[in-house]
Amino acid sequence: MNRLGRAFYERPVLEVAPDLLGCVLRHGDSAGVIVETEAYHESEPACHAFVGLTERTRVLFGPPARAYVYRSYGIHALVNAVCGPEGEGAAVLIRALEPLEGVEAMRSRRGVPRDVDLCSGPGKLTQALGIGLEHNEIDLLDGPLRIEPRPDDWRDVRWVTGPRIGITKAADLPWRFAAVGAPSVSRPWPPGLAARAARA
DNA sequence: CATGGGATTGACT
DNA sequence: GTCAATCCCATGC
Repeated sequence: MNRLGRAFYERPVLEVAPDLLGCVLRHGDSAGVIVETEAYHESEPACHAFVGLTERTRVLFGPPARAYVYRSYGIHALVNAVCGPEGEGAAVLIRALEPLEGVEAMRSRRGVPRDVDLCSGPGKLTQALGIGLEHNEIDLLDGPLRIEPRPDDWRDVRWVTGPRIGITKAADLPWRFAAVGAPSVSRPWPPGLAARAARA
């Protein structure tokens, strides 16, 4: 089967983030199409790697294509794909999926019935797929947790950009990327984005 | 060693 | 719209 290679992730994070839209995040028998991402880079203060190399950020500065999973607000696990060459701290946060396979297992883990509520947020999708902190630093190329290339239906996905969600630092950077027309986007788009999406 | 702040979610007014 | 839950980790004393 066709797969993404290390080189795919070893590029600037602002190229990888939109290219991941339409790709499939899979854990075990559950999988979903990535429809929303955000880019983070050590050069801006919203990125965890901004503080430099620490025990927590070590994975961000490591080889590309590994998972960076961390706990947010003491409650949720959020999953990122490490990007850029080794030594550069950058990653793409996976913010939302369209459920694709193993939907019953997702419903069971999430405890909600509607498909649109299963993976429409970064904390929701990790719960739906059973992703936890134990997956931090594992390789995303062909392990149990992996990202696969775009299915045929998503080969030419359209996307829009906008400001990142839920951050207080560098909130002006338009480093959020969302697939046009995907129901499972985590938050409504700002008016400007919605207008661009309608025209797209 | 104590403290403060989150890349969020779900429940409630 | 507001707000609490809950814990890891970076920072500062």
